[in-house]
Amino acid sequence: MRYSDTHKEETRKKVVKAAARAVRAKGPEGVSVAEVMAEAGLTHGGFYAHFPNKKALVVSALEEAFGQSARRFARMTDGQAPAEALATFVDLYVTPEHRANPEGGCPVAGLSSELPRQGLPVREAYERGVRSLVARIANWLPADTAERESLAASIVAEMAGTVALSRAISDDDEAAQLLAAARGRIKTRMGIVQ
Amino acid sequence: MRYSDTHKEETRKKVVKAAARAVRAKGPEGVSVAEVMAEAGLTHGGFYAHFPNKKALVVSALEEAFGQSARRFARMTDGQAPAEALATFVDLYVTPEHRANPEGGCPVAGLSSELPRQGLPVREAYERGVRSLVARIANWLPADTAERESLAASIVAEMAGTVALSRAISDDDEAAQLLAAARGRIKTRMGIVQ
DNA sequence: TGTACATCAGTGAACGCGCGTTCACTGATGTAC
DNA sequence: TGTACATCAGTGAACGCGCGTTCACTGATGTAC
Repeated sequence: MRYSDTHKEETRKKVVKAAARAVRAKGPEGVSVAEVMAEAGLTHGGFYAHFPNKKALVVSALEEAFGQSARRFARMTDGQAPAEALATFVDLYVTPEHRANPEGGCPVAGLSSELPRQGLPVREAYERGVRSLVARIANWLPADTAERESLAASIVAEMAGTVALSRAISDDDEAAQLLAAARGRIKTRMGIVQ
Repeated sequence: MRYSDTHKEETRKKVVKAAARAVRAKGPEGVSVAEVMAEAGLTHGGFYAHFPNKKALVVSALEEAFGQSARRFARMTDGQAPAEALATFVDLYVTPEHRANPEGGCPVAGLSSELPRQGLPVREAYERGVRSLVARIANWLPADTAERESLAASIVAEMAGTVALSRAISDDDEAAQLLAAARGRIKTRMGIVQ
């Protein structure tokens, strides 16, 4: 073999990482195969040595994006008590930084309206990601919380909805205010003393 | 003139109404000019007698869609006291019907993630729509509510976020449960006794 | 050690297709005389 | 009243472009002898 054993797998990972950013930045329909390949330092023709079609790339990109978020939040909340972890999560998620950085952010905040219109495999990947995010939040809520799972879903909906809405507000200061107020409200709802 | 004075304006309205549905159903990038014109009973060539380009159609479609929602909710809450109107609004918005019917629903629930990526005129039309929706909710909140406007924005974010999230859940019953639980929580937050 | 061959990730031209947009034309009806 | 002309909303062929996908080819390197 003229390349190392891991060479192809490394290339694939590079492509998936580029796709994970591009899909969040432009949506599944706004990204082109050629653009993602160029971002990974390759030409478009080689794409089909790694993926059967563009859909498959979008599926992998979504898994990568949800995985990145999960790992990042796991790192940031490592060793924290549940209530503290929840507060950390909210303080990282509902922020001007997240608003300004969809390509590195949560797919729910960045793609929620268009993903339900995608083909089945893409929708399934998205649903898996949403469920794992909701489950993570649910695990941080006190065990005796009534309707723990549905409260977690409700919190995800509010956080993602708030970030998405803040992107509709063109004024940065106004958006920042909205996000700050929402952070306070969400933490109150979760029973976290400010 | 071989057509009535109002003929052209009526045609334009037909096109805009078709576009308002199509844009919500498929997103601004998912709709084609030819498709909207066909929906209005015309061929694509005539489009440019009514609009300078596709962007302008999307702007009009958004205004129409927000207008439809506003009129519909005004009708349903006509004569109700503020608290009652708020409850009516939530009970119409956070529902399986809204989840199943994006083409006739709220643009915030259906387009929130992709509209911030559109060109300036489209974003501006969207922002105007969002602001008028938030203002309507704010007016229904008690006058002495702290941060009335930002609470209203927060409520819109949660309602739209919840409907968007429910569209990611493929199981109808599970989605309906999530929506019902969210309705309860939102009304509680707004201070409406159940 | 040196040479011929095999491998295969990646290249880039080419394809068919759908899209937004343009434009010469149509044809129903009103107006001028 | 009848006929020639003007109007203009709408038609449909054609355009250039970008996209997803295909495929014959390249060229660096490992293997066989």
